[in-house]
Amino acid sequence: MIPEPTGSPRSEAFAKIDPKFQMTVRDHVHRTLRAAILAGRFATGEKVNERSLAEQFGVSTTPIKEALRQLETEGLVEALPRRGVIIRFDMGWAEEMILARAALESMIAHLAAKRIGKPAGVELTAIADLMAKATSSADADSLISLNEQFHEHIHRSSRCGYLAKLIERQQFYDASIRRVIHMDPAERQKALEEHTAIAKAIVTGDADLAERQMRNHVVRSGETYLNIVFGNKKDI
Amino acid sequence: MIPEPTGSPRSEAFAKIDPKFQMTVRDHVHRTLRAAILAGRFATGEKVNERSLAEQFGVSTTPIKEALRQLETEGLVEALPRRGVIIRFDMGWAEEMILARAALESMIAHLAAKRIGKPAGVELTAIADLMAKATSSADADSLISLNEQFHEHIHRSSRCGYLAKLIERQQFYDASIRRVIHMDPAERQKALEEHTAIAKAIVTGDADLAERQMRNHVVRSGETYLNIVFGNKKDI
DNA sequence: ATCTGAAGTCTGGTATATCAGATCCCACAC
DNA sequence: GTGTGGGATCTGATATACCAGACTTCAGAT
Repeated sequence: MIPEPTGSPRSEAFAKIDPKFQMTVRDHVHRTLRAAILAGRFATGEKVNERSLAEQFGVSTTPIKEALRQLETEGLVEALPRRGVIIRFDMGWAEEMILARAALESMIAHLAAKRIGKPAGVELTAIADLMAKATSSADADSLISLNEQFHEHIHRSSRCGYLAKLIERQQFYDASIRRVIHMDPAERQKALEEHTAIAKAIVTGDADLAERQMRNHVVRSGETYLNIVFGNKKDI
Repeated sequence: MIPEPTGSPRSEAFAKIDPKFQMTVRDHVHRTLRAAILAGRFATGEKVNERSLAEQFGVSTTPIKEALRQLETEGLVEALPRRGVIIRFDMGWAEEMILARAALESMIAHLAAKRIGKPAGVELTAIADLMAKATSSADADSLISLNEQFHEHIHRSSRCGYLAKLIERQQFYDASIRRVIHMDPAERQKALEEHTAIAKAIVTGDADLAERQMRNHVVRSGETYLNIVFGNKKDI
């Protein structure tokens, strides 16, 4: 699992830490605020005060400002010059994030179907098989992890770094919500069928089919999440 | 064109300035750097130095940092904590930006076809008609402006604020490149046909058709841009 | 009572200072 | 020659200071 430098005799070598994993204050603030916004802990339109945030986090305003700039670019807050920043997230916004993710994931699935190699295809099928097992044994934790691996693997197979990054930013639910989803056996089964079909389409190189199925999967499961997070309603 | 407050007797009233139009140093830096990166004035992987940028712009590092944070979230630079930021833009990245835009614009076209009202549909048709006129008279400036209005109008008709914002960030060519494109009569004609077909599909409410046509339009015209900006090559 | 505008306050934008991780260089040991 | 490590230096991360635009309040004028 952990990559190991070659030729380190006698003693175990330690894996190099990815610089990206180092935590800075601004990243912490960014992640924390992002999670809070997506969890609905702010009302849309609500003003946030830089100094007050700085005080709450116990830091200066500099990293706060940087985090807010990131959230602004993500579209979760709006900055009015010299006036302040206001939260921009509600059910409509969440719906659109799902649509964006559907559009992008389906595009990436299309490319993955065209570009995936033989060994990666075997791996993807293997992940789908593990999902089948975890589904029948109702292993929610494994399902959450496998789900992540599944989409991850498709992203890698598509060889699209930019698109993969973009998709990450369209995620608004976390592991705890996923766990709730996987409680429902019908939902588990439905998701399994979709994942299996997507894997098959990608591995057999049917790009258009993979694209359609991925889109439907993301939209459908997204609606399930929406209902849980915001109560119910329907449109799209 | 300019909205006018009601009931201002005797003298012309001035439209309120949208606070978003106010320029701050960080916005200026952000836009300038973004344009420079997208114009290929940095090599991908190149390191940029905050102090040096601050000096070049004649400002302090604070707005520079904020602008870099925005670019980071846009995916145009990568920040390695405590090490600096490096440029991340090359032809592959540009291709993916086009694909992202294609995915998102087609999604928004789909929604616009479902949600557009009668009057907005008439307007869209009118824009398409103006495009036909501008095409036959080879009026490049009008075409550029109309093209903008066309997509703008579709965005509004879809009633998707988030998606529209997201799409804006996938734009990597500017008016000057567009002008080059519109020099070519064949390209002009092709674009007109596509725009006309998209408008028709949206106005008649054929969401799936609108989606397909928009996607093809964005990918095809994107490839034209790519060839101009990066020389030629093909894949996708 | 309503409107106007001057003064005070709040708060974001920018500049500057300081701290600490990362990198580079070179002397010194093997 | 190779490599190890101490220290100088560079530079990003954070804290702090200061400025100016925006909002609030309220006295005075009409």
